[in-house]
Amino acid sequence: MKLKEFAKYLDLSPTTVSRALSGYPEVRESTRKRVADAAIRLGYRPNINAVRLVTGRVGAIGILMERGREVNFAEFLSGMGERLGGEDIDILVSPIAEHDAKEEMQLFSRLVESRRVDAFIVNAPRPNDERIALLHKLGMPFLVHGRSEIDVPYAWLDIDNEGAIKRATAYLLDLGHTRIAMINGRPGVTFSMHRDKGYHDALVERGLQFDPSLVAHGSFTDEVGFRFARSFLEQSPRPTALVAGSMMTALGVYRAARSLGLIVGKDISVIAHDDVFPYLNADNMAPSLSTTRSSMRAAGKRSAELVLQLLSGRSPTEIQELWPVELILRESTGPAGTRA
Amino acid sequence: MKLKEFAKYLDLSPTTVSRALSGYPEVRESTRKRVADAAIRLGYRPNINAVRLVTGRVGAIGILMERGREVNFAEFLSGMGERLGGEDIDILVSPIAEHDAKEEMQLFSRLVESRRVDAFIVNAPRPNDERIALLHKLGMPFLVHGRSEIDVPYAWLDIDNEGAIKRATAYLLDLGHTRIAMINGRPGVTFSMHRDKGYHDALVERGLQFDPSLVAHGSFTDEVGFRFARSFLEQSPRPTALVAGSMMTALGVYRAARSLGLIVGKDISVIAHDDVFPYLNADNMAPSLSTTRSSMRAAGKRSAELVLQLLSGRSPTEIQELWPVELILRESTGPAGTRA
DNA sequence: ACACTTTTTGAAAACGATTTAATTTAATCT
DNA sequence: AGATTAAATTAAATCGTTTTCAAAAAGTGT
Repeated sequence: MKLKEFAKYLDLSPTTVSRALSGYPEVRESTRKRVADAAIRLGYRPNINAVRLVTGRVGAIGILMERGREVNFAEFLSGMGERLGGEDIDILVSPIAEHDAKEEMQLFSRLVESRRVDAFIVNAPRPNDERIALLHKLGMPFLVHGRSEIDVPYAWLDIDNEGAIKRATAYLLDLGHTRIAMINGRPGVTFSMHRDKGYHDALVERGLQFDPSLVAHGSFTDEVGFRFARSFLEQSPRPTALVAGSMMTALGVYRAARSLGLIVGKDISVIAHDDVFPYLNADNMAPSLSTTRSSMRAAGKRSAELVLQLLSGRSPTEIQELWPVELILRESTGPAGTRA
Repeated sequence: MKLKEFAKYLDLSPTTVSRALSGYPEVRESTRKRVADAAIRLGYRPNINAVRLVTGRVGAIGILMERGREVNFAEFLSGMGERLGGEDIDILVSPIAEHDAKEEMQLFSRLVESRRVDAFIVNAPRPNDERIALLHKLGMPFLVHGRSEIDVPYAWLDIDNEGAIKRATAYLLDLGHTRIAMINGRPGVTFSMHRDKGYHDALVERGLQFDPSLVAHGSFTDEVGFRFARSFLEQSPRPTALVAGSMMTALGVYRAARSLGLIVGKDISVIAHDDVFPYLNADNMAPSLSTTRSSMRAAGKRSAELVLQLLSGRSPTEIQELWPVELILRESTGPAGTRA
C-alpha cells in the first residue's frame, strides 16, 4: 500500500500521515494515534527506497570483511548488532579477498563512491591507510577500529595493544624470563606494530637486548602458531616464554609445546591475546591460558554507538577512545627456570 | 553530479545517457563510448537510491546472524562474498540475539516487511520454521541453507548431514566400536535432527541398541565439547568412540581425553564434523582429526549463486541441492579395544 | 528522390516518499 | 466579539533516476 492510498483511507493528507508516523511534534496526538493504529492494522510501511531517495540517507553502515579475519570480524559484527538492534540501520558487509591491494582499493572506492552506506567502519588499518585518505577526501563519515598514522583527522576506537603487550612482557620478565619470543599478527597493520613496540620497549626498559629473531608475524591461525612456536622452541637456548597474538595462535603454541614434550606453565610460559570468543575459553584450556583480554564484541557495540554519534553530527576529532586491556593471569605462566 | 547535469555536459538527453550506462542495445556504439569515458572522467555515478526507487530493486540480500553461530556464519558470508564480488549486490547482515523466539520473529518480520532486501537466506532452519512460512506468505524470494519440514515449497541447499554421520558412525562400527557417543549441535534445529537420525540408523542397521544417554546436544563450543566428553568418558563402561559436531567441540573432546589420561586414536576414537576453517585445521591437530568435511565457504558461495538465480526468475522448487560430505580418515580413529 | 525500415535520440511520466511554504482551524487575550 | 497567536493540516515541489511512447535521424531498396 502506498502513502497516498493510506492517507486517503484515513481522510488525511499524505503530509500529515508522514509526519504522524515519523513522530513530528506538529500533529495532534489523537491524529497520530489514529494513524499509527491504522498503519499497523493495514500493514502500511513507507517504501524504503523512496524514503532514502528523499532524505538522502541510506540507513546502513558499511564494513569490510577481509578474508582471513572472519573470526574476529564475526564477533565485532555481533557487537554492532547489539547496539543497532532498535535503530533502523542495517549493516552492510562487503567481503573482500585482500589478494591484491590495488584491487582491494578499487572495490573500496566503488563501494564508497556509490554511497550505499551512510558511514563506514574501517578495520585493521595500516599506518598509511589509503582507505582512510579516500573516505576523508570524499567526506564520508567513518570510524576506524584501530589506529593509523595517516595525516588526516579521523574518529577511532582502539585497544591499547602496545600497553597490553608491554605489560604482558614485563610480567614475564618479572617472573625471571629473559628469552621471550613473540608470535605477532600480520606484518604491516598498525596493531601488530603497536604490539611490536610494547614488546620491544618492555625488554629495553629492563636493559635487555631486543632480538628480532625472537619475533614472528603471521595471521591468527592455529597453523601459524604451531609452526613458529616449533621453530622457536627448537632453538637453543630455548625461549622460556612466549607471547601469542591470539587464541588461535595459542592453540598452535600449546600443540607445539606438547609435541616437544614441554609443559606449558613450567617449561614454557605462554600469554596470548584473547578477543573473547564464546566458543573458545582461555579458562578452559589445559593448562588455563594467561591472557591479555579485550572483548571484540564490546568494541563492535561501542563502534556502532560512535558511528551513530558521528551521523548525528558529532565531530570526528572528538572521537578517540583508547581502551585499556586486562591482563589475566592463569596457569600458563610461571617462574622461569623451574624445569628448563 | 546528477544525471541531468551530466547529460547536459554531453549534450545528450538523460534518457540516452542512462541507456548508454546500463548497456541497452539501442544506443550507438560511439555514443556509448563517449558517455562511458565521460562518466569515468567526471566521476558520475547514478544515485543509488533513485535507481532503487524506480527499479523497485534494493540490490541486497539479507541474512541473519544468530548469536552463538558467528564462527560458521563468518565463513558462509565470506563464501557469499566470493560470488557477489562482481555483482552490484550487497549483503545485509542483521545480527540477532535468539534469546526470545517471539522477539526474534518480530525482528524478522520487520526486516522482511520493510523490504530492505531483494531476497533472504535463512540459516539453521527448524523443522517447522515460522520464518520460512512468513517469507513464503510475503512472496519474498529466499533460499534456505539447510532444510525444514514445513509444508511450503522453498529453495534449499543443504549438506547430507544424515548420510555423513551415518557413514562416520558405520565406520566406527566397522572398527569394532560398539559404545559410540555423539555430541551433536543444538537441539531443535533440523541439521541436528538429521545427524541424530544418521547416528541412530547406523547403529540400528547393525542390530545395535540405540542408547539415548550416549547422545548430547549443545552449541558448537569448546566448552560444550569438554563437558559432555568428560561426562561420557567417565561412564563405565566407557564409550570407545565419539562423534563430535564441530571442530570446536572436538577441541573440547581432545582436552577432556587428555585430562583423563586417554589417548585419542587409541583409547578413544574421535570423528568430528569440519566446516573447514582457515584458522583451525584438522590435519594439524595432535593427533590429526578424522572428519566429515564440507566447506561452509563453498556453501556460502553456491548459496549466493542460487539466490541470484532465484532473483532472475528461476523457480524455487527447482532449487534443491543436497551436497555429499567427505569422510576423511586421519589418526584420531583406530580399532576398538587396542588399549581399553 | 521517394517511400519504407531500422537505428538513435528525447520529452515526459512514473517511482513513493519528505518537506517547505501556505492555509485552515483552534486557542488565547483584550 | 474581534484581533492575535498558536496549532494542525495540506498543496505542491522535490529527491534522481528509469522507462514508455513518440519523434528524429540514418539506411535501404527501387
